[in-house]
This record gives sequence, C-alpha cells and structure tokens, in this order.
Amino acid sequence: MSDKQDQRPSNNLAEQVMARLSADIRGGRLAPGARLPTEQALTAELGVSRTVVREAVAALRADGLVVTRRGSGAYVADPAAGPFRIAASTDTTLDDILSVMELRRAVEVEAAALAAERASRRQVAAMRTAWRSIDAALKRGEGAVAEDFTFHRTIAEATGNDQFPRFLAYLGGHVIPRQSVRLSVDTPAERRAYLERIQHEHARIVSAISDGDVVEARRAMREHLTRSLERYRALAGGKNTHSGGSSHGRR
Amino acid sequence: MSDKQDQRPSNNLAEQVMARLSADIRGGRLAPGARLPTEQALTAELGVSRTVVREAVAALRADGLVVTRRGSGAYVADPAAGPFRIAASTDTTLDDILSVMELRRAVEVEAAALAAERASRRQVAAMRTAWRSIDAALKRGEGAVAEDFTFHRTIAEATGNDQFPRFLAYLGGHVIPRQSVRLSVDTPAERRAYLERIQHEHARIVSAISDGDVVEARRAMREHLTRSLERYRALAGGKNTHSGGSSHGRR
DNA sequence: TTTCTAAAGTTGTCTGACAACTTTTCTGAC
DNA sequence: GTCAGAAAAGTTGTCAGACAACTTTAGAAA
Repeated sequence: MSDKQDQRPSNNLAEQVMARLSADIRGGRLAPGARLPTEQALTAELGVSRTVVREAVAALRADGLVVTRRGSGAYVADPAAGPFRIAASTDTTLDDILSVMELRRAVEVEAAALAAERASRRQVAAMRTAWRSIDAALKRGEGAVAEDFTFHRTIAEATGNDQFPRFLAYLGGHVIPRQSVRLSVDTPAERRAYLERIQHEHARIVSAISDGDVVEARRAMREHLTRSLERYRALAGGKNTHSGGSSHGRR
Repeated sequence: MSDKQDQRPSNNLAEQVMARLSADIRGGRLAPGARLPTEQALTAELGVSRTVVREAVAALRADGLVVTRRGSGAYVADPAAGPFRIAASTDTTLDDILSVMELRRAVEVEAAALAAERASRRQVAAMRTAWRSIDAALKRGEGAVAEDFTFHRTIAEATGNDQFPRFLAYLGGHVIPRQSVRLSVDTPAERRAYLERIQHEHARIVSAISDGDVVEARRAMREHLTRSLERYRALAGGKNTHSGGSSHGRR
C-alpha cells in the first residue's frame, strides 16, 4: 500500500506498457520465476508494436525486475528486488525531506561509530583536510555545501564498508540540494553564527573518531544531525512533532 | 573508484550500449543537463542499429539517468541520481553480506528508537502479534524467516516514517534469503536454542518500545543485530575483524 | 527588429525481415 | 516401448526503412 507512483498519462507508450508489466510483477500477478507473455502476445493484447514492447522489457530489465533469455522468453527475476529509490518527483514536501533526513541520521550516526572503531590515520587526516576546506569556504563567505558533503563522505568511507558512502551519496542527491533554501532565510549574521557552530560540531566528531571513542562519536554525530533536523522541522511550521503527520494519542 | 560493476561481455548489445552511456554519465563526461548524442549519431559511432540504441536509452530512462523530449533530444537528468542498488550478482561474497547487514543494523537500531518515541498502541499490538507468529512457527519446528521479517517490519512501520520500512524491505531481499545457510549448519538442538534466544531478544525490544524507553529500545535492537552479525562473521572464518578486508594498523 | 512561415532535425511508433538460440515434436533404430 | 538424434516450431536479438509528432532553426516578410 501507499506506493506513491507518478501516475501521469505519460504520452510515451513504452512507459505505459512498462508501468503495466511492473504493476503485474509487484502486484504478484506475475510470480517470481514465471515467464512473461511473449512479445507477440503482448503486441496483440496491448495493441502496440513490438518496438514498444521491447523497449518496455528493456526498461524492466534495467530495473532488475526481469531477465530475458534469448530463444526462451522473459522471466520475472527471483527476489523481485527492484532498486531502492526515493520519490524525488516534483511534489516533494517538507515532510518527505524530513523522512529522508531521519534515514540519513540513522546511517551517519552508525557510520561515525564504525569510523571511530576502524578509521586509519590516513582517513582521519582526510577528515581534518575536509574540515579545513569547509573553514576556508566559510572564510570566503560561501555556504560550503559541497565541502560539507565531502566531510561527511570521508567519515562514511572510514567505516571500511563501501555501502555507507554509497548510500550516503545516494541520499545526498535528495537532501543536499535543498539546503540552500534553509540558508537563504537567515540574516548574514545568523547564518554565520550557525555555520560556525556547525564547524564546532564537526570538530567534536573528528576528535571522537580520532580518539577511537565510539560512544562519543555516535553522540556527537547524532547531536549534529538532530540539530539539522530540528531546524528543518521548525521551517515546516512546527505543527508536526514528527514526519508521520497524523496524531495518535498514546500514554 | 571501486565501483565493482558486472563487467561480463553481455551478449546483449543494448546492455553494452547502456553500460557505455551510463559510464559516460556517472563519469562526468556527460554533465547533468547536457544533451546526449542523437540516436543517429550513436548508431553511426557505435555501429549498431537504432533499435539497440533506443532500447539502451529506454533502460537509462527507467533508471532515471536521462529524460527524453520528443523532437528535441535526450538529456542527462538533473541530479544524476540513479537508484540505489546493491550489487546482488552471482559473485556475492560473505563480506558483501556483512556490509549490508551493518547498514541494516544502522537503520534498524534507529527505527527501534523512533518506534519507542512514536509507536501507537495499535502498532505495539502488531509487534506482539508478529512475535507470537514467530513463536507459533518455532513450535511447528520451522525457521520462521518470513515471520521474523514481518516482526522487524512492524517496528519499521511504527517509526511513522515510510522510508524505514521501504528501505528495510529493500535490504531484506538481499540479506534474508541467505539466512537459511546460517541455520543449516547447526544441529537441531543448537538451532532451537539459538532461535529461542532470538525470541527472547525480540521480546525485550518490544517491551522497550512499549514502555517508550528510547535508550533501551536502541540498546536491545543493537544487541540483537550485533549478535546476528557476529554469528555471520564467525562463519566467514573469523579472519576478518570487519568487512573492509585490508588491515591498517592504527594505535 | 520583430513576427510569421517553412524547413530541417529529432524522438516515437509501426512494419517486415532475418539471425541466433531454445524448446518441442517427430522420426527412426534398437 | 524406449531412447537418440534430427527436424520443426517458437522466441528473443538485431537490422533496415518508413512515417508521424514534435521541436528547433533558418529564412522571409512586415
């Protein structure tokens, strides 16, 4: 339930066919391992040319939903495991961004802890270099969003687990671009104070990681990202205590 | 660096063309917003038919890497944000699974904390129901992997943040299937003892969430998943202290 | 300079054909 | 009756050509 698809008419026939087949697969009407109708059958059933059907199947194959075997047919992929993606359409609300930021916080807090356990001297040095880059950008009066992202990436890389930087990079594309909005609402003085506090938080994170202090690294990163979240939440109007929306009285 | 692609010859021309274009985009040779070569140009340059080129572009469009405008051309999508996916090819190593499990732990530990803050009475009841389903399955002598997954999903849903269950569902497809391996190496007695301990851990997690005890919920979930990780790590031969592989002496 | 029109360029769709490969069916020997 | 091999049918992969729908550019006219 609640898949939130882009359900526009899509003047593209191939996309319509793809949406149809994709729904059949995710809806369970086509079980994993089952064979799709032949291209000929689909052209007849849907009233489109084979070109369109083939492009639709190519798209499904790119999403990992089906595999094709020449001479045999197209089959639903085993774990029906399409890629993970975040809506990222035009109707992204502030609540959507908060949801993604919470997910990001979960990953980065743990990344800081793992980095404190595992970071090499060289990786810690990379963090300090990234920190100084932010400082330099701030002194130039810039927002330093790219430098900030690089800083967080160096921590993710220090986990020794490639999934962390990869996932962070993915999330970054969905959160970072809007940070300019956040910064633009303040006066220059407020903004400068804010950015300096951020840098101080960054420094504490690096210190903890450098010391191998897992607990403190986690705490510092959590505080850093939680403040970022709170700031966003305030922007949302303060009426939501969390991204869920609907209230539910417990206790 | 270190992208770890499936670089098999791939007897499918369209996939080769797609890989080529995909690399051009991710490698920055085609900047966001830039126009791709026309289909005609690609057919000439790559020596393939227009059918092949069109299928490749359709695949890229499905991945969100390009958008096409009829009569105008194909353009690199703005945030160049393809979907997040985990390798999941045939050559998945134990280290790969450990990497994913660490990412999962990061997300689920935070999910338990958020659930402790936000879960409604109904959602807590759903957790207890899922817990009893595991119990019933164990009494029937089953492995209860599906029930276990449902249990964890109820917690993710109780965060009120849709990203958590969605991401967990995605990761589940890459980790859960292999749990059968884990269970098959034990004697029935060992296995039973293990599963009962798991259930005890589950119960502590639910209690903490039900009490609204954020710290304890986090701790219980972390302990639960860390033990799972350690078990896997032992299987890997114990020679790796973490998934990174290469050693790097610090301190 | 501005505006309208025509032309060229580009993607979207259809049709037909053949190659490469897999699955099924048929045939013949035992 | 059973099995092995060959033939046939079925299916995806690739190529080629054509036209429709739409966009961009170039040119003509005011």
